Amino acid sequence: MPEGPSIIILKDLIADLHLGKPKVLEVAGNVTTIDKERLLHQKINSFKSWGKHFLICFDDFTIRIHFMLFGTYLINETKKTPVKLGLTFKQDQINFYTCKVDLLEGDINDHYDWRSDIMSEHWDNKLAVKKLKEIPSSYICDALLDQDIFGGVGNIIKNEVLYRTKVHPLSKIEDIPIAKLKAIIKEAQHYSFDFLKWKKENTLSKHWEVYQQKKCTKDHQVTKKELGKTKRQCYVCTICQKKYTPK
DNA sequence: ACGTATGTTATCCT
DNA sequence: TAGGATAACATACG
Repeated sequence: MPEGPSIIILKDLIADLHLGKPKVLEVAGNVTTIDKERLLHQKINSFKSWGKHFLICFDDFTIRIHFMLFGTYLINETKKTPVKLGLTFKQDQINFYTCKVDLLEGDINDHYDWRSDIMSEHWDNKLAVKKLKEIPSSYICDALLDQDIFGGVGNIIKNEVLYRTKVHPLSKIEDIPIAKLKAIIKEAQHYSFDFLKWKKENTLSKHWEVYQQKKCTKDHQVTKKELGKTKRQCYVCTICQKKYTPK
């Protein structure tokens, strides 16, 4: 569920319901982080997303859903797991499970910079370059997971982007040529949209070139190891992927 | 059947 | 005190 493109899929599914600006007729769920009364009988203006966050925008506040690692949702269905937050409209119902729910006060635009959402039409390559230059000693594998820079990028995207741009995860930003850095940023956005397309087709895993692979596309051995400050799984072809080091 | 994992954060420890 | 390690969440997949 988690990475940015998966949130777009949810947003698209809700758009397909043609809800317009629906009024919340019932609020269910065992959520403890928000006051459910706040939503009852209120009108939803829009459903948005930022990175891995799904946003339900009301007049004066926004409900933020984060699915973390295990979160799921069902539209016009329920399951046995206790629902965390369930919203019922005139015709339809959306149920969220195992997720983190928060309420953001005021205008949603005051909470988010849409330029750093990898799936946004406002995504800004130059801003990403600027932010990367501010953390020169970070490893690129950590930087790609930094939600303040690459909102929506997760571990799959990270691994595939580094393989496709032929960069070793333990290259430090200051050692990567600027042209290569820009290529990584561009590919992060490009691969995220491929991810979206393939996920919709149910063929995402077929297109993995390094993530959870034993051999890369050139039939080289792929190693799997927790690398960087974030200690997330990195799948690396040490033949195809270059580790940039100080001159 | 079991081990692993698309994520983040609070808390405990050094 | 800054940082790192750990646990927690609950489910699907191979």
